[in-house]
Amino acid sequence: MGRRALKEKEREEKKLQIVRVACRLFATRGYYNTTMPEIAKELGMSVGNLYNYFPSKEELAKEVMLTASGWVAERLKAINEENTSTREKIRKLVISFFSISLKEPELIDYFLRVFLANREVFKGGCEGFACVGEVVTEIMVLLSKGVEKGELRNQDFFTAFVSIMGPMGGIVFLNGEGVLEKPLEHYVDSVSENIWNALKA
Amino acid sequence: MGRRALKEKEREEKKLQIVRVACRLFATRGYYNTTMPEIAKELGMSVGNLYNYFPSKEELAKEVMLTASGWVAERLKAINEENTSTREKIRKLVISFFSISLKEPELIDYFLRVFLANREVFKGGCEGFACVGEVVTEIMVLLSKGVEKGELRNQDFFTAFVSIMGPMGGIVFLNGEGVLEKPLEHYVDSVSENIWNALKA
Amino acid sequence: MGRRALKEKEREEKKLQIVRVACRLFATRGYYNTTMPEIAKELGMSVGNLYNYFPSKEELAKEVMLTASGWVAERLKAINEENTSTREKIRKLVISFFSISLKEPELIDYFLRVFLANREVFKGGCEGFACVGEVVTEIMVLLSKGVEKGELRNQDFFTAFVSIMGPMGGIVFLNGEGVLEKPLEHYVDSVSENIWNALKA
Amino acid sequence: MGRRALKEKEREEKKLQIVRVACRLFATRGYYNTTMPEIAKELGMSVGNLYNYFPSKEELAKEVMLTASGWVAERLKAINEENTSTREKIRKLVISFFSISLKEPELIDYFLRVFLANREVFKGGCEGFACVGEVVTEIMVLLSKGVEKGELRNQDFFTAFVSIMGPMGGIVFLNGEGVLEKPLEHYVDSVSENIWNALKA
DNA sequence: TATGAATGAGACTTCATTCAT
DNA sequence: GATGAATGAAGTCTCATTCAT
Repeated sequence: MGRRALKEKEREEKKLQIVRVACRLFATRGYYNTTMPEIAKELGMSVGNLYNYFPSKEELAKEVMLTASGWVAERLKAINEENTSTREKIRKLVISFFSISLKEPELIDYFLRVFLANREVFKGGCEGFACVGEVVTEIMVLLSKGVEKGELRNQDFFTAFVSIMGPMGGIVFLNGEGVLEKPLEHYVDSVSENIWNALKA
Repeated sequence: MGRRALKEKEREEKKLQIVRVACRLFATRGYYNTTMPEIAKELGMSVGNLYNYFPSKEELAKEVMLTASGWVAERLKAINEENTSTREKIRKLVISFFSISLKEPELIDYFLRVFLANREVFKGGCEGFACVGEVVTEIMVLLSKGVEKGELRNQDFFTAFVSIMGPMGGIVFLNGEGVLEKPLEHYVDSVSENIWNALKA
Repeated sequence: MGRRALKEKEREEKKLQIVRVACRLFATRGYYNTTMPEIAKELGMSVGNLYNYFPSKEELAKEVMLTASGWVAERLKAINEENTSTREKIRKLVISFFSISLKEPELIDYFLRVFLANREVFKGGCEGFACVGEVVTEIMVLLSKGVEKGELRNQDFFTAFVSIMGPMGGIVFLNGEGVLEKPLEHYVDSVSENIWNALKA
Repeated sequence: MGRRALKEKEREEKKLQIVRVACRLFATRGYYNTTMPEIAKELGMSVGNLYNYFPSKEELAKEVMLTASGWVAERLKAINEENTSTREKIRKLVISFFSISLKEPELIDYFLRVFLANREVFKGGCEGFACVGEVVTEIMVLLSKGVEKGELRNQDFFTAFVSIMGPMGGIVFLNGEGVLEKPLEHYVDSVSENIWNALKA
């Protein structure tokens, strides 16, 4: 690897590091309650240097969404590639989603509390599915394979999509709010069964 | 009605007016992008006077959530009181929810974009279901009546709750984002069928 | 005068006060070396309040130019209204210009060091003669009356304009730079004679 | 030429290249709106290296003025050395000045918009005529030769100086502002005639 | 020489809230 | 109750300059 390529790689590494910290802070405190100096401080770098990597707070937030979406999509892809029934895949999807929400809550929270909420920030490059395309694609694959195998009804994609993400996201949100009576894991069976019932052929 | 009560009534009337405008602005521009002077200007009143009615921006936001929740709950209550099957009630619920989202989008958007998003604002009086209790209660009634009549499975409340609100909220959000291929009304059947399938006995 | 009109007047008074201070500071230290907090401090008011009167530093600079141009134009107008020869008027013009430059140097310096120099600031509303129109108009009157009376050659306005303002502005600038060997007043005769010779019939 | 001298020459070459680019950028965008990184980028070199040639932005600006003044002085010198009447020399001076302003506007603009405007930058080495001495000298020569030949009045140098530079600079400025009604060349005759009239014996 | 990441002080601007009238 | 000028802390972003490589 040439000197040039090495530097480029180091730069990407640093950007990733910034994205990770920003994701956590944004998700925890909210977009407008997280300041650039705070992010810089947490990273042990200066504000000025932070701006050498991302031209604005908004751009940083967009990059975070893009990257976080990729991380989540990876897990989903692994599930899609397994050789099991769609019913089982849905169960695994719920387990995986809950597990992310417990171990890396910033990924889900970033989506729920930053991306879904502060739409104005994501104008200009992140509208609609633009920055979460990878996750959407995996859900799409899950659904179309299920239909192909005759296990799922052939229905409108968007309806199916919200019938999966809605309940999962909802229960994770309620868990974050502390209103659930039992630990999140307890809801794996009931939520995945409801999703399955909603979609099955 | 005495002079005292009359004044009290006028005051309540004015507060309601403020809440309505604040709900719309908060829902449209987001909590942090709406300033108190803007709200005052939209109302044709001074900032100082605005503070005579609400002690802080946060308190205003909480009151908005409480009031908006009441408005939505009213519609749901009407549905609950109808004498039809649970399946039909679910359909009516979806229709009603979509209709609110189209005619008074600020009610739903306030929930999605302000309440769900800026949790820090609602600390101290609006945690969990505290400010949306009326809506939650109506969903509870819908579910328990359905179970009573043997039309719905007897399952965990929270799971059932997100199986209803998740898909409805999700599709409305996507509609707001402009990613749906067809008008919102088109999704009434598919969404309500999915919800019904998820919950039915 | 009604309460409303009174307040309006007070507000205009305050704006004028701000303009005066800003003119002096901008002219002395330069546009980019004068900060809004400095202006506010000099005025004994808060930055925030300063922004209640002018929406941005640029707008403030434009308003200063407009106002300062008016002040200078007033003096020129008085000269134009006198009943003397054009030669004498030119002499008075030079005297008046020098006198302003000595007693209220910020007026001339603002023009020389802020307006002529930082063109980017005055884009959007102050291009060309837009903010100094009053001064230009008075020069125009001086010239056309002189031509009418047969005392001045009938020549291109722009050429005549720079033949007046160029030497006057130049000598005042050099005086500010401290390179002149004698006090400014000493140059009244020579400068006005040169201008007269340049323009006379 | 020894290795040492060669290196020295290369270094001077590079400095000149930097000065040219800096002159253009400063003149176009203004001193405070041109950043050192921008200059470096335009030159295809790194900021760090730029600082190997000039110790600070201010020093660079001063060197630019010195160099640009030399370039302009060269043209004037050629005129001074011609064997024509002073009247003709003044005409040639105007033509030359206008021509520079059209073909290399950065030279004149640098003077008008950077040097005249941002006096604080040129403190410490460039006060008064210190960095434009060469141009001043040529004007001086033009004037004293004219007096010697009996073609010009023997008058105060500073007055004569501004009677030449003022109108020329003024019309070029107006041209840059886009307020002139005709192309710059059109003003050669009228401006040089006015200057001549102002100075002639 | 050459690179460009890193620094950090400081600029402009915003806005929830107060308070004299 | 009603007004809106006033406050000042805090936020985003810039940029001349340095320094390890």
